[in-house]
Amino acid sequence: MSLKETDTEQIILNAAKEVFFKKGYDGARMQEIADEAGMNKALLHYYFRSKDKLFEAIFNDAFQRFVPKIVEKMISNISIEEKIEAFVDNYITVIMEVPQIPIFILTEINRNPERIVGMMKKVGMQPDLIIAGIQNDIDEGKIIDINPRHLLINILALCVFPFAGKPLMQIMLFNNNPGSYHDFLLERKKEVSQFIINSIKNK
Amino acid sequence: MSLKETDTEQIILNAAKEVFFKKGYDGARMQEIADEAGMNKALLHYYFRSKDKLFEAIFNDAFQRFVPKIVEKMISNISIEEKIEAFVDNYITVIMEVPQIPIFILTEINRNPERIVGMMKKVGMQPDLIIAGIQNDIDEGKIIDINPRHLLINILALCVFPFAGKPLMQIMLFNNNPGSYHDFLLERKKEVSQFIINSIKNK
DNA sequence: AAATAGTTTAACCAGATGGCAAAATTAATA
DNA sequence: TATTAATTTTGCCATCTGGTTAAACTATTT
Repeated sequence: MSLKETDTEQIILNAAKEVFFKKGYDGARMQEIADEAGMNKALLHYYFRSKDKLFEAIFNDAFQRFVPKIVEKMISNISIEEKIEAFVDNYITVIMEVPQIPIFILTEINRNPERIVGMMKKVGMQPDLIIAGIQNDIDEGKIIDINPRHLLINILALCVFPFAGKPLMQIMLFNNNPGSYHDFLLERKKEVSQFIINSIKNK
Repeated sequence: MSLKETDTEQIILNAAKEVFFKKGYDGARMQEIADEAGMNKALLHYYFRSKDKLFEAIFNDAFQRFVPKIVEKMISNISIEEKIEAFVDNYITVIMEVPQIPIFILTEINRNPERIVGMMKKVGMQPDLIIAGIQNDIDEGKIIDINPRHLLINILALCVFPFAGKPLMQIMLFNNNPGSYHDFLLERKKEVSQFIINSIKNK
């Protein structure tokens, strides 16, 4: 494999990511991806055979980033405060690097839910472990009695929603000022974990 | 206007809603909507001129349902507990009637953010009023000191996210069992308001 | 019943879209 | 350098898509 091959491949992937993120699968056009990549449309097919295959490559990568990567911390023996803080801070940080990912994943999973099943196995996500970890903290009296699934979804909701709803929130609450919204998202790292801890810690 | 006109129009709208909700604007096909409505494709154009116009009708209606309708309660003089409970319960109830709305709105707003500006005026949504109401409760010492925008987004996130992420959550946490997930969403009416109140009430 | 207006259908079109085959160009190998 | 392999471009096609037009059909009015 020559340098050029890897190079072209990467250029295509970057262009495809940009277009797929912005327009979604159905809205994306192979021609537009080719233009974005500065090359001929047929080259896309030469490297990736079809629109589907190219999309798959983008989706897989995005999905992996979307799945929280810090299960270990969630089931370790550190304090519940540290767990929450680590999870929220890490997750918001990761998403901020590619903030279009949440809405992209949510949209495409809605369009084709079957894909997830296979995807989950590949990524090796084990929500049961997190659930069990939470239950453990409850049993040990570290936090109040709460349905672990509700708590888990609450945490995810508070982290993810501001990104999924970004265009709406930015216009509604920040006069469409991107800078303000960016700062707001940074603030949330502390704000969200504080909000959660307040709610679940035993007094 | 004959009975038939209104009737056909409504049949088209229902069919269009179904298809647009499932596939989004780009994925939806006028032919598919016509099939769903059991009529000729040209009829859609006879009644709605274009795909855009038809979509607009669907989107406007969906957007109005997506915007919380209980601002009054949020700025009234009832206790903060009652406010939160009323808001959450009402909002989750409304969305459960048409649970596809959140992902649909989030997706389409991402595809075309400009639309919101005009839309907000039509619907008459005034987030500033809610913000001010929250600030008032803070000033009166009813709840802890918190950035009202964070609190507002937290509330929305906790209500909306489980619907936006439904396909993912249902598979990840409920073995793809729709009944279980439905019950789970019902539980959230109490769970979410409790979670919020726990977090913000002064001790 | 004749005329008019409203509704529905069938047939079609121009442009776009994903994809492909073969030629042209460049790189690698002998 | 000659030959083979890899990469890129050109040109094209079958299909689909939103949209239109004119004809057919139905209900209403006179």
